[in-house]
Amino acid sequence: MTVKQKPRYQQLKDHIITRISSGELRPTDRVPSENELVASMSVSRMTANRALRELTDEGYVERIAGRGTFVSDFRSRSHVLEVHNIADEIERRGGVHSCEVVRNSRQHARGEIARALHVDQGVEVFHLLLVHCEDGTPIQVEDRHVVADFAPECGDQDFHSVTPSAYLTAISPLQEAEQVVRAQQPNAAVRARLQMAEHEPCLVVIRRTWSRGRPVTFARLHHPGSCYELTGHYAPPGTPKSAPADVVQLENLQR
Amino acid sequence: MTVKQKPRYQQLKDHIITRISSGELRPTDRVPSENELVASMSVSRMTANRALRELTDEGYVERIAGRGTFVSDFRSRSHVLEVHNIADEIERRGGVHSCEVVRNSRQHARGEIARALHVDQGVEVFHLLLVHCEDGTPIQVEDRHVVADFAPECGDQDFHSVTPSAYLTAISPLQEAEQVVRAQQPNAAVRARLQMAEHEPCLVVIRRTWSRGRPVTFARLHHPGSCYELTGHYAPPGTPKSAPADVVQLENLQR
DNA sequence: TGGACTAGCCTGTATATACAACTTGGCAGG
DNA sequence: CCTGCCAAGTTGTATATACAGGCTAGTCCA
Repeated sequence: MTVKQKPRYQQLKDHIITRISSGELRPTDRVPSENELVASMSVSRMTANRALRELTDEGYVERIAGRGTFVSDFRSRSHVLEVHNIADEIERRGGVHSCEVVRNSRQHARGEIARALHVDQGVEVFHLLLVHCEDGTPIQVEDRHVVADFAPECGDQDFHSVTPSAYLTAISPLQEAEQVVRAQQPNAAVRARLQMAEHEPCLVVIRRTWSRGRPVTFARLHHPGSCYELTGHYAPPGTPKSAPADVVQLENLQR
Repeated sequence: MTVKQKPRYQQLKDHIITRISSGELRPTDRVPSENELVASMSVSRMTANRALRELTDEGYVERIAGRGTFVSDFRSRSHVLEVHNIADEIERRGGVHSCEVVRNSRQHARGEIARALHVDQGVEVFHLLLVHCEDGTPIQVEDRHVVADFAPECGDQDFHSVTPSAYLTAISPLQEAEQVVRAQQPNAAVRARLQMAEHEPCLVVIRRTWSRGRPVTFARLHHPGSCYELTGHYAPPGTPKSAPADVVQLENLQR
C-alpha cells in the first residue's frame, strides 16, 4: 500500500516551497544553506545543491556565491508578473503613470464573479474600478474583484501610487495566472472613460490570479486598440542571453 | 587574455545543442548516452547527467529510462509552438479544419517585409494568403511571408492539409518567436474574407519566427473578435502537474 | 584610527562510486 | 514454437569528497 515516495531532492524542494508559500519565508529572507540542509535534513550536499539549484531555475530563490540563498523578490519573477503592472510598463517606456480611482468598495460576490473566484454567492469581495493614464491619456480601465479575506486592508488602500497588482503581489506571492485576450467593442461607459472614438475596438485582457492554491483576484482590463498592444518574446529556456527583443517598428497593418 | 572558460556541463550542452540546430541530430534521433559521453568527452557521468537533464528541462531532448535519450519532436515543445498551429487548435476543440489558399507566390521583399525578415530589399520571399475555417466558418486570415532560401519548396506545397506553420516546423526547428497582439478594425478585404459584420473588430496577431539565428517567417493573423480569443495559463515551472487550466466559462463582458 | 589581511562560510563545479528501476534482446528450457 | 528468465545497457537518484572562487567580519599591524 505504500506509495512510492518522491526523490529526496524533490522532498527538499517541496519543503522549501511550502515554507515560502505559507509566508514563513518571505522575499529576501535567507534560506538555509546547503550545509545547514545537510545537517538538518540528513541529505548529502549534492542533493541539497540540486534542490536549491532547481529552485533557482524555477525562480523561487536567488543564490549569491559567498553570501547565501535568498527567497526571490517576486517582482522579478517570470512571465506571470512581467506584464502585470501597468505602472512599471509605462515607466519603462519613459512615460508618466497616473491613475483615477473610480471605485473601491466592498460588496458581495454574485454570479460570474463568484464562479470565477471559486467562492460561494454572497462572499465578500472588493470591487475596484480604476482608469490608468500614460502622460494623461487614458490607456487602461481596470475592473477588478479581490477576495476580501485575502486582502482585508484593500478598502483602505490608496491606489494612486501603488497599483492593485503591485499591492496584491506585496501581500502574497501570486503563483498562477490565467488570461484570455479578446478584441471587442467597448460599451459606452468604458468608451467614455478611455476617450475612444466610435467603433474603435478594445483589446481586452481578462485575468485570474491564484495565490496559495486558490483564485484571489479577477480582473478585466480594457485598452484602446489604437494605442495599446501586447507583446511577447519566446526563446528556448537554455538561451537566455540571446537577442533581447530586437523589435522592429512595424508599419500600420491596414493596407 | 584567456577568457574564463565555461563549465564542462555547459560545454557539453552547447555541443549537443549545436548538433541539433545544425540538423546533424534530427527529432527522434538518439543522442549519445551518458556512458558514451563519459568515454567520448572525458567527463564524469554526473556531469554528463547534468547536461542531459538540463537539456530535458529545456525541451531539447526526451529521456526514457532503460532506452536512451532522444531529440525532442518539436511539435511537443514549449510555448513557441503551443498556439502555433491553428489546425491542431481546431481539432483539439473537436472542430473540422479546412483552408482556402488564396495566394502562394514568389516575390521580392520590400519595405516592412524586408525589414521584419532582416533581408535586403529585393530578396526573394514567398507570400502566402490563406483563409482557415472551423466547421466551414472562416476564423483566421493568414498573411505570411517566408524567406525563400529557407523554404525553397514552399511554392510547390499544397497547404490544404498541412498548414504553413506545420510545414515550416517540419523543415527546421523554429527556435525563437516574437509576437504582438492588437485589436483593430479590419480593412474591407479582410472583413469580407472573414464574413464579419461592420464595425466588428479583429484580434490581430503579428508573429515573427526565427530558425538558426535568423528570422525566417513573418505572419499577420487576423481573427474575428466575436469568435476567437487567445488564452494563456502561467504556472511556476516547478509545478507542471497543477490544475490543468480550470477554465471557467465567462459571461459576456459587456455590462 | 585606518587599512590590509585572513579565517570561515557560502556557492559552483567536478569526480568516483553505488544502487535502483526500466527496457530490450537473446537464450535456455519446456 | 513459445514462454519465461536473465544479462546488458540505460536513466534516475544518492552519497562522499574535493577544489575553486566570492563574500564578510574580525583581527592584526602600522
